[in-house]
Amino acid sequence: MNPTPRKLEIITIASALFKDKGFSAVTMRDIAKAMGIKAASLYNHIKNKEEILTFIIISLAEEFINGIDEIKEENNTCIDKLKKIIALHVDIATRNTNGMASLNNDWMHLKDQLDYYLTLRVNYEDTFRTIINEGIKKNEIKSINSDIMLFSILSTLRSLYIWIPQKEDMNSSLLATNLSEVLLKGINK
Amino acid sequence: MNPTPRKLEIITIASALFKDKGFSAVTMRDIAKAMGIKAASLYNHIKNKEEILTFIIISLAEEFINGIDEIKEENNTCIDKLKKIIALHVDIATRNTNGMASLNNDWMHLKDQLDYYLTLRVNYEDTFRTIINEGIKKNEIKSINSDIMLFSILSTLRSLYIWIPQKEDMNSSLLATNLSEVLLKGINK
DNA sequence: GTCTTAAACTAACGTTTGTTAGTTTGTTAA
DNA sequence: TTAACAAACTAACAAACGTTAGTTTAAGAC
Repeated sequence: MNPTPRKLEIITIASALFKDKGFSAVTMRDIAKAMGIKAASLYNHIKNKEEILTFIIISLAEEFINGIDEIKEENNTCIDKLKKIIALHVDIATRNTNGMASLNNDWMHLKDQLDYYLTLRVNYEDTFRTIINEGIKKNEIKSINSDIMLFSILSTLRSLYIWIPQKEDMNSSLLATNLSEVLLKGINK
Repeated sequence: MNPTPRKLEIITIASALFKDKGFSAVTMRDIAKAMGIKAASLYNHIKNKEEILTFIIISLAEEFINGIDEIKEENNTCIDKLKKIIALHVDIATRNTNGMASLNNDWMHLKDQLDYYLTLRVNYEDTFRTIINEGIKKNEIKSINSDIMLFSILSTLRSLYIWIPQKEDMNSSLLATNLSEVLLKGINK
């Protein structure tokens, strides 16, 4: 961890390739070519292919867990907490669109850190669900199956990385506002 | 197309493997082992690895385009059309959970039929967007950016394949009803 | 009993894969 | 001028890849 600048370049370029074709379909020679060097040279900077994926995924997962842990502690309504979670996703997905693809699609190719990743994910979802359940208890949120609400919101947020590049005109805070409106209040008039 | 029973077995088993590890990480030997035969024997039934993926994806994509084309022609409110689209996704995702993973994650590995797939997808999204826009015009749907509404609903529907296996207790029609409630009317009380 | 056919097999192919070892190059510090 | 170091290189590796060719096996039809 705490990568050198050159290592970070490799990770950044690899992220872009992983986004387009997935981790398994991208070869070390692909990454090297995109860097303008030979495949063997990559190993001056990284341990192996797995390390690249691990860095991309774990650092993002930790960003999310840190973000939601902060939000849950705030003295706020549950609806406002949800709005902050939405903004958190928009923010991270905007800053690291490519990495989000690996987080969503390539986590199963982790080895050493797979269990750690899964723990982070379970914790994240549990915290999210708890906030929804509190909202139901406090009568801020409808009393529907909270798993369905969690699923619905989280699916949308996890797909942001696909849509953000197509909507470059829309700035982050406007996107977060509009998304909150749709996700929390629905589309029906 | 119109596969023999044995070919369909291969496709079904391959779908399950593709769901877990993605198309690129699954080898012909993996598929063969899951079938209880040798890799070379697969070629008595299929042309190559690509044909398996193509069948999985194209048949699903055609199911979706046929479904939405029927819904759009019906004499119905736009909200009811959206409810039918939600039920369509729940139905297909329930019947072919594994295939949906490839449709979502492995379409970029298509070769011969990639352009055809992309056409189907664009057509599907266009029809979906048109229904939303009509709903706005007829004052059934809020006047928010229709792309955001499309994105939000479609992301959730496309992720159904992940959640359905975790919620085996919930039957399809109940899931569709609850999902319609959340997606159309929101969660805020 | 022979013929046909479906579906498996063994063996091998040429490529591509991730990775290692050892070497060269260019820059900076002493 | 030389020593040290980062970062590239060439060459090669064993393993795994998708796929082909030719062969065996078992069942049903004539």
